[in-house]
Amino acid sequence: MRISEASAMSGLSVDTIRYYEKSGLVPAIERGSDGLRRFSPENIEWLVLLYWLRKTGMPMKEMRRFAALYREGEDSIAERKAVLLKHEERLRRRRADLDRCSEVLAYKIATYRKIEGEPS
Amino acid sequence: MRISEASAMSGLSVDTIRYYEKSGLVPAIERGSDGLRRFSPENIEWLVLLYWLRKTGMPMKEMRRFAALYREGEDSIAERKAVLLKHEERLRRRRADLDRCSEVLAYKIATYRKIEGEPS
DNA sequence: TTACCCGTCTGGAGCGACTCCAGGTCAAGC
DNA sequence: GCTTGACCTGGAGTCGCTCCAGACGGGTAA
Repeated sequence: MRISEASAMSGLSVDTIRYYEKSGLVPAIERGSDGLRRFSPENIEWLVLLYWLRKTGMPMKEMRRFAALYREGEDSIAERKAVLLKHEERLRRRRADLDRCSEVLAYKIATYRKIEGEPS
Repeated sequence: MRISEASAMSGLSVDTIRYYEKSGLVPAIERGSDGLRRFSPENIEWLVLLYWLRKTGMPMKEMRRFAALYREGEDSIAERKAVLLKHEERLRRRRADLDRCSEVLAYKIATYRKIEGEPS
């Protein structure tokens, strides 16, 4: 599978995939005899995971660490699990932020409605 | 109130507040005779709102537009409300992303637990 | 009174995470 | 054989901060 399809499947842009490879987040993709990248199903699965981690706020630095563990193989399973558990904690905090922001918005919007209801 | 206190109250860093002023997100803060910024309670309320909008993913460009409307006064209430309603929609999408990511993590973590349960 | 902090100021450099672009290669279709 | 389109690389540009150097001014302490 080539890079445009990998992009469509993972949600990452073509540029981002190349950038992630350069940055060591993706374990060097194989090349065909034409010099083009060929993505395996495991590559895709990995990209999808990166997509979600990144989209929900995991910093690149932590993703690089996670990628390094992945390259180490099964010995690093416990540490990888720890990274994901930590990210779950981050998701909880983000949900709390969204909820708090919703409250702030609800208050502001209510204020606006009041002003509209009683125009000066 | 001076900038460090404004920072403590709003959650924005001192640098970020100055940056927001430079970028036109904050309606030029008054200065004391010493040349230092003096923040009014309304300034603080505004910064708090910016803090939450930014923290939950509103782009600067949209915040600049929102700030411009704010400077126009009461005539822009309807448009400002529209901006906030649009942001509520963004919050919903972000919650959906967090939920989807939680699913992906749960699946991955379960896989890891299985591998740990049956070490090679 | 002089010395030294402290918090503030400005302008500008640096950074993380992309995003876009110029210029080049190659395979396939007309 | 020529164009088109997907891909390649290296590097510049962008957004949203963050940090830093160098200067100023007020308050305390020796």
